[in-house]
Amino acid sequence: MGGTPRQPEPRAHRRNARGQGGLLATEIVAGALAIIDRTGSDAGVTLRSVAREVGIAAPSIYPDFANREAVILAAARYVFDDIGHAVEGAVTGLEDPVERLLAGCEAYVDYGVEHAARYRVLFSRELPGGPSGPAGPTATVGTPTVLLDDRFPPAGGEVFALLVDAIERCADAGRCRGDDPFGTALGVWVALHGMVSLWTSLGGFPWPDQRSFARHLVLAQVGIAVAQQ
Amino acid sequence: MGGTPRQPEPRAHRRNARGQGGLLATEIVAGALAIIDRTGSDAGVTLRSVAREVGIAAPSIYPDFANREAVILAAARYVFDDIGHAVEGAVTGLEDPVERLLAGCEAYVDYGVEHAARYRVLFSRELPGGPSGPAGPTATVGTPTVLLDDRFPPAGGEVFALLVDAIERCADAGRCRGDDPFGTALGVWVALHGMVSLWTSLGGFPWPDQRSFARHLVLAQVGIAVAQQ
DNA sequence: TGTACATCAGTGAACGCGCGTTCACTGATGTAC
DNA sequence: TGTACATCAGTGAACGCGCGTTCACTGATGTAC
Repeated sequence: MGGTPRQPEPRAHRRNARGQGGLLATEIVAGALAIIDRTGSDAGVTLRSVAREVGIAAPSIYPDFANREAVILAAARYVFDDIGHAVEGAVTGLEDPVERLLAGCEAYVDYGVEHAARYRVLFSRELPGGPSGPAGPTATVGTPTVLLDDRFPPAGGEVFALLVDAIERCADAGRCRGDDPFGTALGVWVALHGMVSLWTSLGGFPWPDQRSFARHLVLAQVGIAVAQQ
Repeated sequence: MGGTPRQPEPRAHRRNARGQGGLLATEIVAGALAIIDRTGSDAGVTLRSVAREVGIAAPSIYPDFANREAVILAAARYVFDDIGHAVEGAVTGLEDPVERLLAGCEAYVDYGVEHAARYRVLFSRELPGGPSGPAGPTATVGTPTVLLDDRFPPAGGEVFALLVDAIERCADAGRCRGDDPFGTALGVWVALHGMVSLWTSLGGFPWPDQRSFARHLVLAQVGIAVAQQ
């Protein structure tokens, strides 16, 4: 809320050691995320605002990122990974497959609601690919190699794979149908995503309890796969 | 500096008749929507770009709208109304309550997928209120009276009311449970919204058939209400 | 009837600002000889 | 060993641009007298 100081920021950034220049890419993404968190959207993420956040001069971004969009894409990529880690963390150690599925889904919703601005950025633009979408040369421009590798897993692919896996475990245990885990996972993902998106867009809405509503959505989507046929 | 300076756009706008100055508000909203449709987001909606689109001078926007955000909010309001009309049109004349429900939901999804950019704008920011959220003085600033009335129905309220009504009709006909039509409608809306949002964000995804997937989502959400209890 | 005036719808020029991007540059550090 | 040089990490000034916003203004049209 405190406005931008009119005088140029004192440089907060300490020069990275020789050979470690790429570390700046990580700090740039972190700066972009900080701005998104603070302002609630990516509208305020500019090369200059990110540079101020990190404590560097704006042109220093260019060796790592081709432009503003590349910075935001890298931030989105980071958030996808972050969600994946949150879901994996919530799921590890759980034996019962249905509990595992529900815990993972709750963690997904928790992340989205808690980091509403970050989450919204993920789906505010056309993303390259998708869980099974085409990767390839069009995927990214100027992505920092410190965060991304060359094959560029399509956006959200890992998280979705976790979901498919959880549903397959349920099917293997005879707890739900197993003929179309991909389709079932799609229904679950769509419902959970819709919940997070509406939840954080309509603040004044009389929402029910977050956890039980998320469980309801998941069970409904998995249930129809059981009931149908 | 011998180059020809950028010529101002020729004014395309014909002066409105005396007493009809408010008509410009409608044209301004239409201009904003045209930019959203053409560019795929509201990032390019500026007072100057809208003025160019309409064929007026930028300061002419001020009598009708306080600022850029007010223009975009009015556009969002228009889109909510537009969706409502599309759903109503798809539903009128249908007698069977389940067919009615499904037709309305399909129309909602159709609109969202077909007008992806407009739809995305609706949920890219915190919206005032919601179906039952608080209306009131904070609702809007500088909204054109030609489009909005004073009581400012909260965003999406009418569309959601249509959905609740359709579910109540199903319940009245004994086609689904009737103890919590609001909660059931919430599940359906969340799922459909998630579908539209992901559908249009992940272009490369191997999506199933749009119509049948939408039906699956609706039936799953209504079905769990039937199965549970 | 004419005419002066008020009102309305909208304009054009100007302002200061933050932006992306370019360019030549600095200063530290590793390395070849 | 010293030293010249290459490389690396990043800077600072400058550019042209579109932006929101303000201000005084224009010209058409309705209206009172």
